[in-house]
Amino acid sequence: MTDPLIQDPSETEEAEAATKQAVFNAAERLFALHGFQNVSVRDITAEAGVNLASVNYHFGSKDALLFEIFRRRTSELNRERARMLHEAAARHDGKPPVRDILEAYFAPPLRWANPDNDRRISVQFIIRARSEGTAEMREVLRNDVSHLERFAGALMAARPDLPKEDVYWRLHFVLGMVHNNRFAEFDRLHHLSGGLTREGDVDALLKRMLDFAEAGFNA
Amino acid sequence: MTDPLIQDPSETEEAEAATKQAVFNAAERLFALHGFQNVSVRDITAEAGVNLASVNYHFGSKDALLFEIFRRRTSELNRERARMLHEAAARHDGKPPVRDILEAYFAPPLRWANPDNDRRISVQFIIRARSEGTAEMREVLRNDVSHLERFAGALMAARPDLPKEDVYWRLHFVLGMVHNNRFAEFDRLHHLSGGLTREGDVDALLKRMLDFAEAGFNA
DNA sequence: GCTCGCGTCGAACGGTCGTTTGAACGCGAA
DNA sequence: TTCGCGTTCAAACGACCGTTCGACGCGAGC
Repeated sequence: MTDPLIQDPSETEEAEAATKQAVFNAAERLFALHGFQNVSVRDITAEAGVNLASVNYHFGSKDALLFEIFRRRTSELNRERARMLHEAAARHDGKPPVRDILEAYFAPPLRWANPDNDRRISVQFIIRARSEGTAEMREVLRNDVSHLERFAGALMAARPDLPKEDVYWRLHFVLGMVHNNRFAEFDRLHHLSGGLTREGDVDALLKRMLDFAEAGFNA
Repeated sequence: MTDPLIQDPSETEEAEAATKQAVFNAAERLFALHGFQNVSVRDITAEAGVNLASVNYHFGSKDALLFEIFRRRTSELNRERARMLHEAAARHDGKPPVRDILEAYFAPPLRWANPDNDRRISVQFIIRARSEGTAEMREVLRNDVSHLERFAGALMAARPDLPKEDVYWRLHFVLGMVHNNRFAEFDRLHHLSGGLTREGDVDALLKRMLDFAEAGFNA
């Protein structure tokens, strides 16, 4: 913001104290790996190599820290989805086909989850937040449907013949496919198939998901 | 087991102490409603109207109580699924079509979740266990894939032309549709659609899910 | 040079947790 | 009636939790 040499990719916020960043990163990592309730403030500060009181000093409370990570990551993810949807619309005169809409929703979290992507841990965090998050976080998830409305609207434009009710239900099923992409489920699938399924290739997985979802949506 | 007049529908176990049953029911209810970590032993025993020490006396520990509920409910659910799959096979000379196989997997938890079904709370418990459960429970989920193998095998028989790899992946997507059927997601969908979607009619929801899943699987 | 404010530090506080203890209780069998 | 055993009870234990406190270091500004 002041010094253009600082290539801080974080939000629009000013450069933060190194301690605050260390706490943020350590907390996101530990929460993603072990769950919210299983990680104590002492665990976080130990991992970050900072003093115990840092969490409360910089974030107010453990819950507030959690919420800030959650808010930032979901914001980033939804912005990327919106950008892809916008690009798909630009490619198709404002009316992208179903498959392109679904891809805009599927692709960002899949690419983030790539093993060589440092955002992999963020995806795991968001997934955990969906089920283990505090009441405040679930409230946000429940009420902030604006980004979903964009996708629902695009789907209705792509299939104006389909009753809106059907669009919503099928969108719900599509969301389920995405939310189920936890690492534990991949492990289970890998175990079930005797090693036949490999999740390494993100593009191949994306194609599989799109094939399934597109056919399901157009059933 | 001894007296045929006892119509105890529980497992194969003998009639248990009323206290143990009360603890079991209260724990399942509270865990399903508020999550595992957010419910204390004191909450459970207070809800059940029994002494604090009852949990440790009858179940050994809080985790063991959790695990016993989990084990019993998943066992019941998978047994019902297996029964439906078996009936579908009997109806089709041992080779049921894709739709009937999927129905055997979808229908039991949906019927349990019916508002007038007292097993509704059990479904909620199982769903929570999938994401919030202890390492031991997740280990069971990961390793006990025998019931999934039945469904994978049936699907391969129904679509012998499909590479096994594809069958596993599409089964994975199908599972995602089921696991996403939490009440919070229904609320969100209801909110998003402006009240257009109503989950009251289980049979209608089952038909919607089958339409989507069948088309996706046969993509 | 002094002060002020920000960040960090060790230490502690109050509370809740799961679990354990040992005594009391209920009740059928000897 | 007494014994034995399974169950229930009130009470406490030790551990861990999130949070707060007061002191301290230190660079910037008057």
